Amino acid sequence: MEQIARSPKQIGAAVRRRRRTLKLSQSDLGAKADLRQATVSALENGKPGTQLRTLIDALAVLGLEMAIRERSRADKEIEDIF
Amino acid sequence: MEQIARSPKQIGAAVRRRRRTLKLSQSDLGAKADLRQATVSALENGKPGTQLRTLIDALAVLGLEMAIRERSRADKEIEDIF
DNA sequence: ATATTTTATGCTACAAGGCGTATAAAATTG
DNA sequence: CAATTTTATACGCCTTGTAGCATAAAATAT
Repeated sequence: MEQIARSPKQIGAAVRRRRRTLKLSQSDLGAKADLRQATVSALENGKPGTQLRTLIDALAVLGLEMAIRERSRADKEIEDIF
Repeated sequence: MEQIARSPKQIGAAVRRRRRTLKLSQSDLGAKADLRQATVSALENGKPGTQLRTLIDALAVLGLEMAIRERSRADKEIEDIF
């Protein structure tokens, strides 16, 4: 499964989904990624101020990676809804 | 073209590459994304503290999107080098 | 080589992140 | 329902991001 993430909320959702698939609590993830449980919570809830470092560390622990690419044509024609 | 980005530096490189393809200066991008030229510079240079908001805003202006997915098998066997 | 454009860096000010710690609220389990 | 686990929030502290503004350094163009 691959999730397109164009907003902090979508990023957070992807992280949460994966964490749950792995049956980890926020504390578990935090321990492995060297982040507080509260920080994991903030990330998953889509706080826009979350730092790249935090995301990268969480992704690594979760066995996830990020890809950056052009938006697909169809996507370009529809404005993101915020 | 799709770039895997597992570190702030790789993220920054993807942003810079795309910006140059579009023949925009950091100031141009900054103006469109509502970011200072200095902030764009920091993002492209891989400052880990850069906020998700900053990345998201830049990607949107550049017509890029982020995808989050499992690391491919081959990738898992090789530790990232930092 | 010189002028112009672009990028990196510095200043101050303010806002916010993430830390430790702790607790309240919510969800899950028995 | 009660006990347990998980998640969201809060306080104080220190660090850091981003803002506006400005300039130095580097790269590109003439």
